[in-house]
Amino acid sequence: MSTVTGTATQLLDAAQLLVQERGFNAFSYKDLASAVGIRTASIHYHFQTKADLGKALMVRYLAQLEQTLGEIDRKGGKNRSKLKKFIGLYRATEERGAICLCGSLAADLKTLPEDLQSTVTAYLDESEKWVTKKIRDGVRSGEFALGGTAASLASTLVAGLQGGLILARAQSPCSTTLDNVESAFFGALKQP
Amino acid sequence: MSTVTGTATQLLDAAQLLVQERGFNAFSYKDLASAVGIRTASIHYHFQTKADLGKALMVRYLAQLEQTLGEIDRKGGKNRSKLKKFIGLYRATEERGAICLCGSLAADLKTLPEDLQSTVTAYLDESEKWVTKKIRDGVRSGEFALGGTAASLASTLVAGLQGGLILARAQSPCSTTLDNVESAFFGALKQP
DNA sequence: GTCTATAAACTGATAGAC
DNA sequence: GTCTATCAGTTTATAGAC
Repeated sequence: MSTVTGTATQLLDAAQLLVQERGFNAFSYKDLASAVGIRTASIHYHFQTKADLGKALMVRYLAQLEQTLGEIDRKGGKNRSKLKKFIGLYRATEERGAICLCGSLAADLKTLPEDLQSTVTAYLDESEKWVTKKIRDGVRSGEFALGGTAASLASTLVAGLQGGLILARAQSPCSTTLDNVESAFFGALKQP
Repeated sequence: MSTVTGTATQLLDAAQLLVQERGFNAFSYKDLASAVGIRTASIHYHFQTKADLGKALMVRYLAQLEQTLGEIDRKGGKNRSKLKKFIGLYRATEERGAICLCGSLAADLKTLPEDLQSTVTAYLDESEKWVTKKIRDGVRSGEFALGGTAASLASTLVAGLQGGLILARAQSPCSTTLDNVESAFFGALKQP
């Protein structure tokens, strides 16, 4: 029954937390080792370099996104409620006082190895593509009426959510930014 | 005539560039020293600790914001054009391939000394307060008609701009996110 | 797979000469 | 104000025993 989580997974989990809370350049193998309860040298057995760890982190994060979006799609419902579920993913991150792994890496982008940078790009593209499709489907089915283009609205939403998460931690005392981003988004999707 | 820029100012200029391009935890006194052409020990004469440097950076950045917003106000014109000038500040940053100093620090927030954190908060509050006022003034003068509240729209705009800057660098090959954020914003400010 | 031990480089920071 | 010299601590990473 109880599958003991492998060390590699434990390392990824702890590293993801550290990146989302502190940033890729603000945590060390020492931090990670003490979080998991092994020595720094042992981390290198699983991830030879820190760049490899970062890559593995984003590969897993992207796969999780694809799975989650697939589940939202399979469960059906209105496009509006699918989009609300998407926004809910960011809300959950905010409640943890964290920012998106991808947003954190995007802020440090120029310090990252190139193949890690491209994974960040892929995550953002995937998100926007999915949101764009939901908007278009909603327009086609008569659920929404559009002011601008679907792609433009989608990119605005993703930027607002990522920026909202990053700013939320800095705002006093508790932020309603994600709420505002959400209502502005649905405000732009007027009922036809 | 020609005021030779003091070393402290040169250090602030170079450090600001480094933070906006790489992040606060991703540059060292060594980087900074070689950028300005002095030795690392000399930096400590001007800024005893890296935290002091960060604080000075944000204090100056905040003062510049206040000055710039003051100039926009003094020059007069419609609230719409004032808001466009505000958005233009972010556009200029994007063109340099940089992100906002404050956005960069916000992403690393939890790793910063507390009095630096509070300056980040102050910058964001100041920005939102100013935008909120322009929206309200525009509503009062009949320039805009509002869907949501002014404060909510302002917070959405700032989040979209900050997020837009951070994501712009990661998006292929060149991003129109700031354009999208802008048109979504003015779309919410319908003509009455 | 995890350990100890160690390397080589870098970190922010200090002391003191000039 | 800037330098040289140096510090103690940290960083990522490797070699090799268990």
